[in-house]
Amino acid sequence: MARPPRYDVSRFLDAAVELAAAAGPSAVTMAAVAKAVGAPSGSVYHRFPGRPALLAEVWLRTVEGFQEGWFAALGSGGGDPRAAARAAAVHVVAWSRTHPREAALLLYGAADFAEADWPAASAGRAAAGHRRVGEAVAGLCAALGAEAGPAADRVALAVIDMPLTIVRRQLRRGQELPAHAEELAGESALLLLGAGPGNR
Amino acid sequence: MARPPRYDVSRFLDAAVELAAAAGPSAVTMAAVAKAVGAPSGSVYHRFPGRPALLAEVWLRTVEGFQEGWFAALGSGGGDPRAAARAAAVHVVAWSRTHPREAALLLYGAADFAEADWPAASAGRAAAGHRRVGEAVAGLCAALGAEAGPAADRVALAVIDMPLTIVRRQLRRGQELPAHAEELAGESALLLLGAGPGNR
DNA sequence: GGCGTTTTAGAGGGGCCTCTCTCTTTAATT
DNA sequence: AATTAAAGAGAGAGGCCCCTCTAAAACGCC
Repeated sequence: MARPPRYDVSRFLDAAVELAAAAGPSAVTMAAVAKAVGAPSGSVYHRFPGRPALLAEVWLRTVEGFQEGWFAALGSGGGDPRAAARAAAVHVVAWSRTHPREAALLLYGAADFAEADWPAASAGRAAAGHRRVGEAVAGLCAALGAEAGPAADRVALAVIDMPLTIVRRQLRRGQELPAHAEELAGESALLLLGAGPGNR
Repeated sequence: MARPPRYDVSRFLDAAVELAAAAGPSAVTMAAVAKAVGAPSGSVYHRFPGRPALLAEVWLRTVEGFQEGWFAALGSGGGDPRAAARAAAVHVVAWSRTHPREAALLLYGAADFAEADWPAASAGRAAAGHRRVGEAVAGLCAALGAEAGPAADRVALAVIDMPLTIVRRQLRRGQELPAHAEELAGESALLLLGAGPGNR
């Protein structure tokens, strides 16, 4: 019925990830992606209505791929919220180890991927993911017995931001992560959460 | 002997900081800086030989301004390395509170400011600053009695990266920092350093 | 085989940015 | 007052990028 696509959509996104990891989101230009894939620029515009849509897709695919495993890790504690938090923190590092280029993207923010110009559908996906993470953090927060106020900051810090910080320097430079990074992330998460149940 | 400058160099750098904080380093173009100051583009090139030199100066002035107070805080412990570490971590947050736009720059890396294209003098300044920080961390490390190997990572995490992470989200969005951010940074630093003297 | 649909293919306009170049202005020195 | 050096001022070339537009190619179906 129709000509089969010569280039898969994921090939464009993969190339975009590589460009962004190597030289930042601003290096992800329509021309650069097309060149990296070996396709004419028209083919890029056939799949993405514009640069903001491409950037949104790159960001969302990466973030959602990351969150998938992160939610699984958070639910793997067997009822113990401490164990779940530790698993989530460790997962951040482990995923970064196996997906170094995509993890390098997470070190930027959605704002660096032209979030303000995203199409509505992409903005909705981002909001949904953000909401899911917020709910998970709140749930963990409640399971730990802390009041939901200032402690939510600390919980998010322990299971997301802190592990990312541990791997930040290496990811930025494209270096291998140290062997004990997972352990450090898990241990630090427990430290941050364990300093007192009603911490402030 | 000569015509006095109408625009101070710092005005160009201030404008560049504002642009970078608002829309990322890629928004710092020669044309944008000139327009923000109200000067013709030629005046920008009178002061900076090119865009990489301008970006280098923006980055280095910001980083060195930050480090100045950070070194002071680190030396203020009165001999107690724990207190010094806490003061350094608190300083990161406090400085971010008083310099939100410049702190937003630190969340990026030198690589995002075209570090690869910097003139030699700028690269040297960056290396010197980096070395000073490394020595300070190593000294703190020794004072804490830990072996210099993997613990250096953890010390750097406690007194630099972790505090920056605490303020990251708010700085990115231009929001006010929460009132207890300094406390959280200091407390977290002590937690990270206090889990055991020969930690691994 | 002709047809319709999807995709490839790439040329080209318009815009922004970097950088160069020339000319003018300004003020201290002679 | 003439000179000189620094700086202002802005036009314009060249390049890259975003995006549009037209034409051709490849496949399944009637």
